[in-house]
Amino acid sequence: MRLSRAGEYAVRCMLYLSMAGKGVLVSRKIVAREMEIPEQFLGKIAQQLARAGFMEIVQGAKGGFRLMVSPENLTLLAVIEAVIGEIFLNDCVLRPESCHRSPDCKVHRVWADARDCFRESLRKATFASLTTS
Amino acid sequence: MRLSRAGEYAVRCMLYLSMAGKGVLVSRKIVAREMEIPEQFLGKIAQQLARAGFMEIVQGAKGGFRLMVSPENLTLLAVIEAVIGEIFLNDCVLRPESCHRSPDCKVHRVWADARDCFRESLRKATFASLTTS
DNA sequence: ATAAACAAGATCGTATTTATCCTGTTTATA
DNA sequence: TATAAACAGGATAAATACGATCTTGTTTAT
Ligand code: SF4
Ligand code: SF4
Repeated sequence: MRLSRAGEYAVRCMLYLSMAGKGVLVSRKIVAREMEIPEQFLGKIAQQLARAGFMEIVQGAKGGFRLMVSPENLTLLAVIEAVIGEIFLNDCVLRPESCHRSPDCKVHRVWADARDCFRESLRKATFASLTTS
Repeated sequence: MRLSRAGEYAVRCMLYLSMAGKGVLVSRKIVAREMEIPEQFLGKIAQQLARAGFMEIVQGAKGGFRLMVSPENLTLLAVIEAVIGEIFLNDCVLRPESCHRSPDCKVHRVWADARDCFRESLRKATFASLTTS
């Protein structure tokens, strides 16, 4: 039960962009080198982050990435779920019909609570708080 | 980011044994059929649960599984970590040396907090509370 | 026109997960 | 004590997920 590499890379990428500042253009190559992320792989991850509206990708010579939101409004939860999907822990939490026991299963609720508590921890962490020393 | 099948099966198995009662012998075949777990796979999972001390496996004709602890003292966290290993979410939480940024990385602490909160939710759920209607 | 830089789909290798097979051992009981 | 029920445990296989890269194409500054 662990975060994927892609999730960790996404966080690092957004950390770099947050430190550079909102709206500042940084080339993919720089982000990849500084944050030690395989550049092509970063390309894939960036597309998801861009689709989620957190960054903009600028094509062409002198292209790169640009943070589109304020670090104060960007949470760890949002970034992570943008790349690894919604955190649900157990199938039955998201799709109760996946298990015929779900109507009277008490484990169900524990998963939901654990998931909520977990997600709340990640939601409280903004990139503004993560980049200030 | 989801629990594995094995983890879910382990929970179901212990749920059944808890309902049967501490010390009561139930055959593997019955548990597998009632809880809809592939019987051979359950065999593997049971070995881990037995190694953790939660159940005893009785060989021979009329053999089976037997709950060795009181459902009040058995938590969801213990059962799950017995089969899927300790929950740590991100490598650097368990092994800070896996990332040279860890000394001054603030994301680090968020992961640790989220993990603690998550594990605490699972620790609070005992099988006694899960099996009483 | 050229070269820098990103897009996007295909692909590949590896690790993990899930499940089963097979041979052997244990044990109740007939 | 022979037999069959029942679990052990190693090997193996299939499916899936993950991490990463390749290739071709498009965009854009100069
Ligand atoms: S048994 Fe309960 S926890 Fe497990 S999948 Fe079904 S509803 Fe969910
Ligand atoms: S950058 Fe921070 S959160 Fe990511 S692996 Fe390194 S120490 Fe952990």
